[in-house]
Formats: sequence, C-alpha cells, structure tokens
Amino acid sequence: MSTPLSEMEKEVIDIFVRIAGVLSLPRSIGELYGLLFISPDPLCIDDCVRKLGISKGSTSQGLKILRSFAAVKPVYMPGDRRDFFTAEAELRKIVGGFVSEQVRPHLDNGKERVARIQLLLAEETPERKEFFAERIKRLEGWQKRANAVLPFALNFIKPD
Amino acid sequence: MSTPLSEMEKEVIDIFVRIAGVLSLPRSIGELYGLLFISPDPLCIDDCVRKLGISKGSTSQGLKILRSFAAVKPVYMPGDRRDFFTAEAELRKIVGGFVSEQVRPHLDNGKERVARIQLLLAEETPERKEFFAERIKRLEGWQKRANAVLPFALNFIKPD
DNA sequence: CACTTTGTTCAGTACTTTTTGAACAATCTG
DNA sequence: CAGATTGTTCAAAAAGTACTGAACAAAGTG
Repeated sequence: MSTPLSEMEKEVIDIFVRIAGVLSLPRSIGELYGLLFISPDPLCIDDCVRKLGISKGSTSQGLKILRSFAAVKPVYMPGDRRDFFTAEAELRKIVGGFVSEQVRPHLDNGKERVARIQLLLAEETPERKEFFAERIKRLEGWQKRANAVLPFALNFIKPD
Repeated sequence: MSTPLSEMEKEVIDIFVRIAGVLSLPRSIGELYGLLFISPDPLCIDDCVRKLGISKGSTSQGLKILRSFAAVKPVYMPGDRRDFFTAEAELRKIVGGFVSEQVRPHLDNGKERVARIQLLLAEETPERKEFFAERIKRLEGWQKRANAVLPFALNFIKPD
C-alpha cells in the first residue's frame, strides 16, 4: 500500500521536518512540504498519504495550513477530479505568507500590550517608577526594532 | 506561602511568556525571565518559586537554560549563601547567546545535510537529475541566505 | 562532625499537541 | 438519481513535552 521513499526524498524531507520544528509547526507539515518540494510532478492527497505513510486527515489538514501561507499551491490537472499540489519554491512568497500569517499578529499584540503597561506606570511610587520606566522604555525599543528588522529582512530576500 | 504578583509584573511576565512561545521555549522560562526583567533587585531561586508558584525543579532548570544563552546573570550578594539572578537587559547579548546556542547548530547541520544530498544526485537518471539539481541549488541558496542574514540582523542591534 | 541550607537531578505525572480513522459532505459519473 | 470517488472534520488515541516533588549532592555553620 505504501510506496517507499528514495534516499534523496528521505534526506530532503528530513531537512524540512527540522525546519518545521524550528518554526513550531507539526512534523507532518514538514514532511508534506519536503515531499512536494522534491517531487518533479504535482501530487494528490492520496499520493502523499501513500508516500509518507500518514493519515488522510493529517494530510488534508497539513496541506490546508501550507496553503494558508502559500507554501504549497494547487495545480489543475485536466481530466482528473483530484486536487494536486506543488511546493511553492520561491522563498520570498513563503516567508511573506508565513510572516503575515504567524509573525505579524504577535508583534501587533505586543505593541498594544506595552501601551497597556505604560498606563500601569502611573500607579507606582516615584522610587520604583524610575526603574520600571527604564525597563518599559527598553521593551518599547525592542518592539520597535523587531518591527523595523522585519521588512528589512524580507527585502533581503530579493531575487527569489 | 506564595506572594501574589502585581498588575505590572503580570503584564510584563505575560509578554515574555508569549515571546518564549514564539521561540519554542517552555512557558516557565518566559515567566522566569519576565519576573527578573521587571524586578528592581536580584532574586534567588526561592523568590522565583514563591512569586511564580512553580516548582523548585522547574526554576532550577529554567534558570540554567536562561544562563546558557546569557539571558540571565548571577549576581553576588555579600553575606548570602544563595544564588541571585538578574535579567540581562542588553538585547544584543541575549540574541547573540540565543543564536549561537540554539540557531547556529541548526544552520550548521543544514549545511552538511545539503552536502550529503549533493552526493546522492550522482545516482540519478539524467532526466530527473536536472530537476533535482535545480531544487538542491535552491536549497543551497536558502541556506546561504540564512547564514548571511544572521550576522547582519545581529549587527542591526547596535547601540544595546 | 552532625545539622542546616541551598541547588540539582530525574522518574513519574500532568498537560498539550498531533495524528488517526471513521463519519460526513460534496461532487462527479453513468 | 444511485453509486462511487474525493476531500474535510472532529472525537478519541497516541505521542511528545514540561512540571513536580522527593531524593540526593554540595557546601556552610556551630
């Protein structure tokens, strides 16, 4: 029932499984992307299930998440009712999708949080206030810097 | 037995718990760093245990990890046998420690991995070889770019 | 040296996340 | 439309991760 993976496939998939780990994404998502990345032709859900030996449920959900930040794109196959997918190989598109999907929300949240803390500062005794004010200013600085590095880093990935 | 946290402490700790999540570090590590970050004076293990309501084991291990990338530094308190800690507030130092401790190893591993895959390329039929070669080259490019962005991003954090 | 204080370690437990698989919905096909 | 094919959803199970607490080690104290 299950097709064995070639050495090459295993190695490449392994790389993406590790990357998934770093990004705190499920293992299966790394497997799926890796498989599609190294597949000359688009694959359908059942191809993935057979090749990777994971369940159809995982595969369906995994591809959904990968599509959500455009790491994988659907390919129309004439005369075939099944959905086929290839890996998006342009790093810029993936990173862009991932950032706006998973990173930006955190940064935005942080910003309003720091704002809230600044209000709490008013209630402190003058003595402690000084220290707290310094720390909050520092937090704000980090915040700003994170927001500044992002677009820059994205831009660093220019050609593709 | 346990000291309640002030509003300010809660808010700040919350921020660092979120950051810990993003970096896939345990929640307790975020709590510890947050607490120390907003504490005017150095704290000992038992202070942390009482303030955060976590176990001594977690605290000990958490501080060990925080020390491993210099996010926290021991402070000598004359006449006190206990170990005290403050948060390292210089972003550059923390990020530097974190990178060389948790990021660099991944990048290095990736590099040798890509090298290994290139060897496997030899065993492919000319037809598939072309596609595989393109993909591997792409992987290599990402690799290189990641290695290039890092020092640059670190440098971006100049003043402190 | 017996006792106290402090920090570490680690097996077991609690919790969280991911995966499975079966039921379902949607769409196609003859 | 009845039956088949394909994809999705979600409750339950499995796997993975972090936390606890008690036992231990190390070092100080009287």
